[in-house]
Formats: sequence, C-alpha cells, structure tokens
Amino acid sequence: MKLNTKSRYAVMALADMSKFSRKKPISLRDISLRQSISLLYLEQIFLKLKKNNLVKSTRGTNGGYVLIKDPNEIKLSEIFLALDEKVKTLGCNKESKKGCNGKFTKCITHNLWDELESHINTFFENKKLSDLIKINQNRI
Amino acid sequence: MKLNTKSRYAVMALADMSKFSRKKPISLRDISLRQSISLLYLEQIFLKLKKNNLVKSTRGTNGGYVLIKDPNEIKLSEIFLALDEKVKTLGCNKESKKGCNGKFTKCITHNLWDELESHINTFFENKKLSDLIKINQNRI
DNA sequence: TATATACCCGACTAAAATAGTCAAGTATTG
DNA sequence: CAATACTTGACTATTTTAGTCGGGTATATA
Repeated sequence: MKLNTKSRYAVMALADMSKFSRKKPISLRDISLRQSISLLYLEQIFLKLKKNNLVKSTRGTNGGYVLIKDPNEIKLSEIFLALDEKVKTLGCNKESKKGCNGKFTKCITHNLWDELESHINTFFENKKLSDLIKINQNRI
Repeated sequence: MKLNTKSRYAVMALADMSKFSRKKPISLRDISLRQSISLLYLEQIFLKLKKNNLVKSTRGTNGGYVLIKDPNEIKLSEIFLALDEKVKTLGCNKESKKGCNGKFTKCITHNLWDELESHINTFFENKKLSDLIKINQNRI
C-alpha cells in the first residue's frame, strides 16, 4: 500500500508555500528547487490545485501561486480530493449493482475495508496543513 | 491508494476458513469456489501463509489447509506481514543515510507519513480474524 | 498399487498504473 | 519586446500488479 507521488508532492509543495509564503506569489520554480520536485510535474499538480480552489495564480514576471485559505484551514483531505486521489481499499465496486467478486452478495471482508477507509479518511480530515509546519520548523 | 489483491484475498481466504473450518483440512479448491479466487493464485498465497506459520497443510486426497491458531488470536497485521505487504506511505527511504528527495535532511512531510503509517498499523493490530466473522454472519 | 486429489514452487507475462516528459502555447511585468 | 511564469493536452518509459503456466511431490483410498 502506497500513496502516489502526485499526492505526496502536492502536500509537500503546499507545506512549502505555507512555510515560505507571505503575501507575494511563490513561483513553481522556487518550490521545485527547494523540494526537489520536477518543475514540469509541479505544473501538472498545481493545475489541479487551482481548479479546486486551493491556490490562485498570477502570471508573468514575479508571478506564481498563493494559497487561497489560511494553512490552518486547509485539511489534507481537501488536497487529496483535488488530485482525485481516493483512499480506495476495496476490491469490490460499490457503485455496481453486483456485489464483490462478481457475485450479488457482498464479500466476506467488505465491511473491513469500509472501516479502514473511514479510519484513514478521519486521519486526513483532522490533519491541517498548518500541523505540518509546526512539527517541521527545522526542516526545509 | 489501494491494497493489493494478494493481501485482500489472503484475508478473505482465512476468513472463509474461520467460518467453515472444523478440525478437518479445507482444500484450496473449496475456498476458490466459495470466494471466486483463482486456484492458482490461492496456491501462491497459501505458500506464504504456510511459511509464516499461519496455516499448516495436509497433502493428498481430502487434504487441505488448517488454521494453526484460533481466529480470535490471529491479527490482520500478521497476515499482511506474511505476504510482505507493508503499509508504505513514504516516498523517502528510511534505511538510507540520506533523507528524502536525495537530500540529507528529512522532507517537510516526513513525520506526517510516519504518523499515518502508525495510524493504519494500529488498525490492523487491533483487528482479529474473528472480528470479520462476527460482522458477516450472513455473508458467504 | 494405481490413480486421483491436492499441495509445492519457480519462472514467466499481459495489462494497468505510475511518474514523469514534451511541445506548443498564453499572459504579464519590467 | 524580452523574459518570466503559468496553461494544457498528449505522449511514453518504467514499474507494478495480478495473475498464469509447467512441472513437480506427497498422500489417501479404492
């Protein structure tokens, strides 16, 4: 079980912004250098963050991105949502009229994965971007 | 984020055994039919479960597998361990002398993923195989 | 003792997901 | 008008996943 890099980089980049941001825009180039993330990849990520109203952009020289909300108002769950990264623990398809394993009944472990999913989602619901900065004062 | 099928099938198969088992061995063929899991794949999975002392086997006609411990003594964490399925949330390499992102410092989100990892592991530590059966009396 | 059943084990592979890159822009500032 | 920086979709190499395949070995029962 692993989280994908896009989600991880998104959190990393937004944490970076929370830490370094004042009012003026931060360029992806700066984030790229500080966090060692490919610039081209960051662009892809920020496009989604923008579409989901987590950041806004300013073009041109001295342009860049700014957080729309305060770091202590940004839940990690929002970030994952923006990147379409869902905590998906099930093998079975909830939407389907069929149950799991192609049968019409739910599989024996169905409830378990549901529980786990909530367990993890709760974690991300309760975690704010600002929490990361507090713990990591001494980190780049 | 997703769990792999091997782990899911392992839990499913062991839950099946907990439910249907008395003293006599259960063949993979039966589990395969009841849970709609490929027989060949189950063999692969049970090899690992056996090596890790979760089940023991009897060969030949009427052979099969038996749980070594009681379902209420088998933690889900043990099952994942048997399949080398680790809850891996980090992008950085803990073992390396370097930190994350090829730098010597830990990345800004390092602690976060550590926390999540513990959060999930705790869930699996506290969950027993027997718990699945209780909830799923009415399931196959 | 023959035969069917069922475990044992390593190697292989098609398909999907991941982690990016690339090309070709557009907008803004200095 | 040049440099900077965001915008967007398409493309692709690599890795992982989710299995299959082939060729065993051991045992029970007829």
